[in-house]
Amino acid sequence: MPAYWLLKTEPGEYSFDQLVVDRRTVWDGVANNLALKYLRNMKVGDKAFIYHTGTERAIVGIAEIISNPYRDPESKDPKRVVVNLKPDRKLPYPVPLSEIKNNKTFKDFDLVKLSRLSVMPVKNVYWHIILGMGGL
DNA sequence: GCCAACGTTGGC
DNA sequence: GCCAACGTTGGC
Repeated sequence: MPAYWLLKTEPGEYSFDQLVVDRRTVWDGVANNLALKYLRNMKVGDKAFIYHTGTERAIVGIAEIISNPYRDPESKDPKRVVVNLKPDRKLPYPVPLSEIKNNKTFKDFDLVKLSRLSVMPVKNVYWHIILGMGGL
């Protein structure tokens, strides 16, 4: 069974739309230890929400993990790992952080509790509620 | 632009 | 190994 994740990105740096254009990308730049730990637990076939930080602050789309984690070839630090992604689909309606914060169902969601974490697991139940909120 | 919440660095 | 100082992230 695939696992579910959430990946944050500053859309001015790299957006979900850019992933759609690129067809696939290497998700690099993760330095935080907890985020790296989660990255190392990803497997081919897992799904991830793409969340835009900055002024957007919304979950905008779904990506699929298409490689297992591997050492970042661009980094000298052996702890750094990356995965390859491809776009799955865009959410018909982006799900804003404000809606997630306003819903107490999500009170234990890392997106709310650990605002600086850039890679996090998403519980099965959260995943499906967010899909519904996003129009899927 | 501010600042809370973290993470990192470096002196001791 | 502690912790003060500093840097960064990201929401507001």
